[in-house]
Amino acid sequence: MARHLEFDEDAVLTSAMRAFRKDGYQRSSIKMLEQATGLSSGSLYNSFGGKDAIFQRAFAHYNETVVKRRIDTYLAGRPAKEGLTALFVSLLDEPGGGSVGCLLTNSAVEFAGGPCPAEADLKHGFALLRSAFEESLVSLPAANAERAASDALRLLVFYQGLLVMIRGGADKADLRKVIAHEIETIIGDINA
Amino acid sequence: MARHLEFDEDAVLTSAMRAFRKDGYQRSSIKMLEQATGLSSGSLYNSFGGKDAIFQRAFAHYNETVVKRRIDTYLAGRPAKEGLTALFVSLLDEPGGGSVGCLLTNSAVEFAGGPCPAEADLKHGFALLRSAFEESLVSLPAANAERAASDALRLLVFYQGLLVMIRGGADKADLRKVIAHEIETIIGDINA
DNA sequence: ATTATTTTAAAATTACCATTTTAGAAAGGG
DNA sequence: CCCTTTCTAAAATGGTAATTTTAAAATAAT
Repeated sequence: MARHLEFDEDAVLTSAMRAFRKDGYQRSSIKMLEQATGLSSGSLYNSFGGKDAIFQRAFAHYNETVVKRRIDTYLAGRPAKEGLTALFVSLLDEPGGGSVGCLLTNSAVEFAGGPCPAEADLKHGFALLRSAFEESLVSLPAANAERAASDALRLLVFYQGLLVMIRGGADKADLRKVIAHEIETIIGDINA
Repeated sequence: MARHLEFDEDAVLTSAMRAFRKDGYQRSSIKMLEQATGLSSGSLYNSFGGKDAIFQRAFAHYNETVVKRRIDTYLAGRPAKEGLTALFVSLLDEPGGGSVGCLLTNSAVEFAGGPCPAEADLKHGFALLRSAFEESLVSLPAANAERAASDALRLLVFYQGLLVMIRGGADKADLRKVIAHEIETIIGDINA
C-alpha cells in the first residue's frame, strides 16, 4: 500500500469554506485556495478532484458545522422569541461584522444564472434553516402548524435579506431594531 | 469636426444592464457584452472607458429606469398596503420568473469582499427604495415618522430576502403568502 | 531493504479575459 | 472636394485562470 494523507481534511475544508464565504466561488482562485489551505494545487486536485468538488465539500461542511451549530446554539431548547432574536442578532456581530458572509446567500445569488456546483447542499442548507425556524415556532403555546410553516419561510426570507443588507453596509443599530420588530410581530401575531 | 455616435446609448445601457442583472459583474465578460449590446469591444472601450465604467453607467441606468419605474408604477399615489403588496408580488412575476435579477441584491453580495465599481449607485439604489417605502408608510393615517423610517428598512430587508429566495428557487405561491403576511403585520402594527 | 503506490511540489498547458494597439471606414467642417 | 477627427473592427498583448503532467519524496507491505 501507500502513505497516508498528510493534512487534516476538516481543517482544509474549514479554510476553503472561509475563502468561499468571503470571496464567493468565482473570485476564490485555486491560488487563493492554496494559500488558504496550505496545500498545493496538485494536492488539492489529487484529494478533491477540482474546484467544483472542493466547493461542494466545503459547502457541505458549512451546513454541517456553521449552520447546524448556529441552530443548536440559539434555538435548541429555548423559547422561540428569545432564541430567534439571539440568532438573528448574532448575524450582526459575526467576526468582521458579518463580512465573512453566508454561503447560502452568496451562492443563491452568484449561481442564479446557471447551476450551482453544490446545488443539493444549497437546497439542504435552506431546508435546515427553514425546519429549525418552523420547529421553534410550533413550540409556541398558541402555534398553528400551517401558519408556522409559512412563518418559517418568512423568517428565512428575512434572514437572507438581513445578510444582504449587512453586506450592503446598512447600519447595525438600525438592523437590530428591525430584527426586534420583525420577530415581535411574527410571534405576537401567532399569540393574538 | 467629426461624425456622431452610431448607436443609441440608452439601448446599449439597457442591454448591458440586462447582462449584468442576469450574470453578475464578473461573469459578464467583454465578449458577452459585445454580443448583448451589438457593439465591438473597441467601441465599448472608446465610448465608456472600460468594464467598470460600463457597469457603473448600467447601474445608474438601472436605478433611473427599473427602480424608479417600479416605485412609480406601484407606490405613487396608492394606499400603502395595496401599493406595497403589488410591488412585492410583481417581483415574483418578472419575465423569466425573477431570473433577471436585481442589480442591488447581486452587487451587494458580489462585491461584499471589496469595493463595488458602482458603489455610489448601489447606495443610491438602496436609498431610493428605502425612501419610497418610507413615504408610502408615512402616508398612513396612524403613521409615526420614526417608526416609518424603521419599517422602511424592514421592508428593504424583506425585499432583498425575497429576491434571494426567488433566485434560490423558493415556491412562488408560498412567497405570495409570506408577502401578504409581512405587509399585513407591518401595516396592522402601525394602525394598532 | 526493496518496491509498488501514493502524496506532494513545481513546471507546463490550455483557455479565456480585460485592455491596447493598429488599421481602416465614415463623417462633417472648411 | 479634401482633410482632420472620430468611430469601428480586428488582431495583438499581457495577465491570470483552471487543470494536467512530470518528477521527486515519502510510506507501508512484502
